[in-house]
Amino acid sequence: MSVRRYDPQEIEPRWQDVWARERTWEVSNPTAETVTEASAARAAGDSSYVLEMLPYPSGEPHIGHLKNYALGDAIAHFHRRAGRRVLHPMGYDAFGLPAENHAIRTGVHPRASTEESIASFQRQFRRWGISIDWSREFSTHEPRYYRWTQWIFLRLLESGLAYRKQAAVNWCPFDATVLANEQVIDGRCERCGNEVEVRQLEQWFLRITDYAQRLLDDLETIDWPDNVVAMQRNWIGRSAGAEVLFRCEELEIDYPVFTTRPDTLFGATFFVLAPEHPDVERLAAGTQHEDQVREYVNRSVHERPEERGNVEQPKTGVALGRSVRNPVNGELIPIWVADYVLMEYGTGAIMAVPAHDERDYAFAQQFGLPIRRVIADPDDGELPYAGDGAIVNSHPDFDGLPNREALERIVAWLEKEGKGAAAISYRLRDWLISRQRYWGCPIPVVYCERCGIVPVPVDQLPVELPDVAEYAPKGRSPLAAAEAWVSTACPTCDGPARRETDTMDTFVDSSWYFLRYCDAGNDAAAWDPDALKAWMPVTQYIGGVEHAILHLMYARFFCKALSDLGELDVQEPFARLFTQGMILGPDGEKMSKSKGNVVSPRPIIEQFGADTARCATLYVGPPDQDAAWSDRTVEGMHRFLGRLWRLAAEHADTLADAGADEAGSVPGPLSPLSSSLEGHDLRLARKAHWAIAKVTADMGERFAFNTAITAIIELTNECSLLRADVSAATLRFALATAGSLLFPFAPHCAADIYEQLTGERVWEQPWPAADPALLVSEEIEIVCQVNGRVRARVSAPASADRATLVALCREQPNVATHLDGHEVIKEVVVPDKLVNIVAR
RNA sequence: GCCCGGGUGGCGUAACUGGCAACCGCGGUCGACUUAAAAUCGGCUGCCCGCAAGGGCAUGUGGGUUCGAGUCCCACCCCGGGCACCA
Repeated sequence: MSVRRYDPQEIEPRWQDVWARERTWEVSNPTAETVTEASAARAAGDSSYVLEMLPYPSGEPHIGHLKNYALGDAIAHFHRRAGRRVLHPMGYDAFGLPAENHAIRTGVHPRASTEESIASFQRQFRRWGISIDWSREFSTHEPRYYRWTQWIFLRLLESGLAYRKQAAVNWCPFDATVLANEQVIDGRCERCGNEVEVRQLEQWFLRITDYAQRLLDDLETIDWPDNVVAMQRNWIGRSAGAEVLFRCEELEIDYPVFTTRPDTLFGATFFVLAPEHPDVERLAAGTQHEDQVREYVNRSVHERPEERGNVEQPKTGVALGRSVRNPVNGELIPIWVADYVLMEYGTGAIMAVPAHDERDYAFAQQFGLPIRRVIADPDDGELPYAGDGAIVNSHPDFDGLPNREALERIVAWLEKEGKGAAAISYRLRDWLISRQRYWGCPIPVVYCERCGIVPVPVDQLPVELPDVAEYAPKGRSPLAAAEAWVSTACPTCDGPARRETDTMDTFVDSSWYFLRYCDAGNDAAAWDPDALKAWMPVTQYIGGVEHAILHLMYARFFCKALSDLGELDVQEPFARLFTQGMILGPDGEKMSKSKGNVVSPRPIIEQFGADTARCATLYVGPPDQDAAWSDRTVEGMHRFLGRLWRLAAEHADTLADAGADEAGSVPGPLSPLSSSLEGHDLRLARKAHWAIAKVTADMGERFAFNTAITAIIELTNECSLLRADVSAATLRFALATAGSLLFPFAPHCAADIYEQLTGERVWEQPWPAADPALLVSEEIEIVCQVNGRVRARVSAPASADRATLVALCREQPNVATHLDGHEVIKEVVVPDKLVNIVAR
């Protein structure tokens, strides 16, 4: 019998062929007759939808993809082995800037380069052995898909959730397109890092702000990491307060302001408008401040957003020469224009209460404006004071009241007088989806001279993206140059019309792809509602925390909006979310080409195999934490898989030889272990059952794949140690158990091991169950402490009583030594764990 | 400034509701096999004192609670992430 070698390059393709040939991971949708059954199964948790975030195909998948899909695949396999039907699909987020920028440089059509990347991703995913239902695969750039992206847009347009408006928008001069708020990080373009400018443009928006409260409330209903929930809360930024009207009598206009502190209304000593406020010019007209105001507004509107947003800078502003009347006390207070007031938030105007607001205080100091305290500080601290306290200097009706109580009464009074009302304000803005770029989903509307904005009728979808010769954007989409495409007939009046040339933000494409997987082959509709009933919501979603706000907020919004439109019945797309940590370069830094620390999975797989690479990404540390990559980890994993595989192969050979001698066949399936085991057999069987319990808990309750793998290694080590001292049946059971537990992480290696030992296919076996009787042993090591310090260890029978344990402990020579000459005050006994003798 | 994470050997990490700090892996080292190397297998490996038995010190820092704290409480330091003139 020759010693066999663990050869992943032979093993892995062999099993991949089996899975591909037999379409092992494909699942069917319910038929009309079984749909009720399917949604019942869904509700009972008998089916499961495991999904990793849609990859953007660019070049080759990197190590972060490997970790993402290794994680998701382990979960998918675990769910399947637990007896569930599992939907685990794959697709590609194919529209986007990198392919287009590549086209600008090289002239290669983005479709060509993208499809090449997709082919490379497909090859890699197959080579990794990820258990994907390939029958549902699609890419968002295919007309067959984006036809339905356009259909969703039209549904939103119809219902008023998509609209066009002129607004100050973020413009990235490098990418030559506008960006959503979410895509601007510290005043810079999320993609290219260039500073964005503010431009006044007419653009398409989606009314996500209508859903602010529901997006906030429903965070309670989903099982997501705390930090992601916190980030979404933060982003939505709900504030409760009141809207209060301040009247400018000279112009007879009421200006509403939003405030969270109507209890401080009596302390308002001036009033501030944002420089962009539409009435600034009108208000200043004819006053002596007119020129000064115009100059200030001009300056701040053109100031870089980064500069303007700098809190450290001294505040700037100019008086307008007009005043408004404070509705609660009739005082006239001056109007100022200052850039610390933002047009985008609230009403673009504020009442300033310098005594109780840090920013107003700084401004009042800067310009010598009056400061009036209206809330008493219980600690007599300095102004500004933002805390609670009793009302002072306000009005006899309110003075002396706790401010929170006064707040409610003041709001009630405002409502009664028609001068204000309770109000909620959100930081969230509407989602700007127009992009002046080529490689995206065309927005399906035309502009008709006679009819205005006309949606393209659904039966004319898709509006296909035409080919163009020149990709470089020039402030408008390159599509504008495709004259033959742009020029069209109005669907309503048949007169001359021009197509919208902006394309959609690619986040629109990825806001509904998880719905399409449920019914990917449907060409009559985006989905059949029955198909969604069978699978949605996604049971477990897995991806990077970088999408905490963007993608995850948009997808939630889509589900709510489409539910309201009656297209589906899912309020939350992702019931459970897991955000994986990043894999950092060997230097502990974020991987980047410029740092030269990028690790590619391909050479690792070529050298060690996919199983090793997958396990290595899971073993480096807790999967939700960042971890530095190390070649050593890979080698260690490879050694482990090789060791287990060889142990199994050698043992299988032994069994085969024995079988040939005796019965001429290999042994049948595993028989349950009898309770008559003893000695090393018992010890090894216990270890196997311990490992089953450990791996099951680590996978089901938390995603501790690192400790799950540790448990399998321990079991393997025990097999190796005891292999000569146990019966063939026990060893076979232990090795097969190791293989069975390993399957979600290293499916090829595990399938091979299991087949050699049992002749069975491991993925067709139920997940093993630990025998509780084998999880407890009758002899337990008890720790003997004196004053909390370990002085000895002693073996004791399980469930021994207190007196026995104390006596046993005091017998220990080293315990006795430490007790000598001391008075015992107390004996603490933790059954089956320790005895602590407290002495003085 | 506010909100999340995190800080444990030479390194990555482990430790369930307070109960043996360091499982597992890496690295190191000694040994076996080999002409030799690789691969593989086995021993040792937190630091200090000690020939040993054993003892002391150790989970970012300082306090506290407790028979007992990596774990709980208070104050602080450092690192990473998010938000930030949001009224």
